[in-house]
Amino acid sequence: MNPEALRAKLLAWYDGEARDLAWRVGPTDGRAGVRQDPYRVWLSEVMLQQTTVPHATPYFLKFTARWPTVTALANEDDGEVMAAWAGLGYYARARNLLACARAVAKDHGGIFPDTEEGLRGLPGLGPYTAAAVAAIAFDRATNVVDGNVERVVSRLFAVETPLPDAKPELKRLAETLVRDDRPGDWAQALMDLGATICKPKSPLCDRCPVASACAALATGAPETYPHKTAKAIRPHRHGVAYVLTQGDLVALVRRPPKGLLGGMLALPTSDWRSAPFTEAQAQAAAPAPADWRHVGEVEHGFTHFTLTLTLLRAEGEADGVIWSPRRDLDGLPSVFLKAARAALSNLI
DNA sequence: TATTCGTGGCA
DNA sequence: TTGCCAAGAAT
Repeated sequence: MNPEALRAKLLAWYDGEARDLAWRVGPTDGRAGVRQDPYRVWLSEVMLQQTTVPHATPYFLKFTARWPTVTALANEDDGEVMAAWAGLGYYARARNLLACARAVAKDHGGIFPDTEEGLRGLPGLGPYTAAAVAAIAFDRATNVVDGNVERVVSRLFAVETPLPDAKPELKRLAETLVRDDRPGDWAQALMDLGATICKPKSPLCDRCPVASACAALATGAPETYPHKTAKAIRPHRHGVAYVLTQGDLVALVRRPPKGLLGGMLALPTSDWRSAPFTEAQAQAAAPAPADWRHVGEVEHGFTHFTLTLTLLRAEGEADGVIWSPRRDLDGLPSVFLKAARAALSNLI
């Protein structure tokens, strides 16, 4: 199948089967003058980085209701935005989100740059997001390559090189399918196909509009594409989290601005290391002298390690902490929300 | 170039 | 239960 026929089939499929997403106007980009709001496109794309649609959707609705424009977001306090992002993960995205909003407000008069190159210069907009916003919001014929596109293209062309080595090759192949016609729809059609039909595990090839053009399907084992190199095992780390209360108030700290969970509110913790903590070590690392009681453990999986947090609880005073009511704990990253709930529950 | 950076759902 | 995985970017 030639590229033009493939494009026609996939775009026709998208016209009828496009997903109804909170941030999506519809399969009308670049046609009939319908243009999506760059702010909403940008916000959704950042939230969707390594994040599923069901997880991102309520956050997108919350953010757009509270901050309808990029200027409104730019004028908000850091802590409010970080708390609103809590639970969505990859918190550098939230820091870059604010930095980007403020750059747009200050350096661009509140208007997003309308080219891939211009967008690429903003914080948090890498190769994928800059290309996606340029295509979807500004009708630019960019090469939008995410994990979906890599999978779809690797199957269409039966690319044998394993990821991540195959990335440059996949990007070149994707480029051969980009045209000036409906670039935003094309990008989203590829991603929708990857998300709903050309899925990682059990692709629904019998429903695929371009199955007849798929070299991987012709091999008889389309699900084995893209090939991948073996992953390293995830190490295990141990730490102690301290739940210090004064009645309804819980002692929190603001984590350093960079690194893991950077800039987020958190429970005070020990350092996290490979060796478990002895009772004495856990007591010694406490943020304040108190009658610390061992109240349990919680497990939490991060991207590149798993963590066992020993939970110590006490009632008492401490310096340099942020006293926060229990009802505000939803502004914490999930690992600390999980730990605080476990320590404060009556089930332990 | 290789690592670092979350979370929740699912097979 | 465990590993895999989702619209990647920054360093």
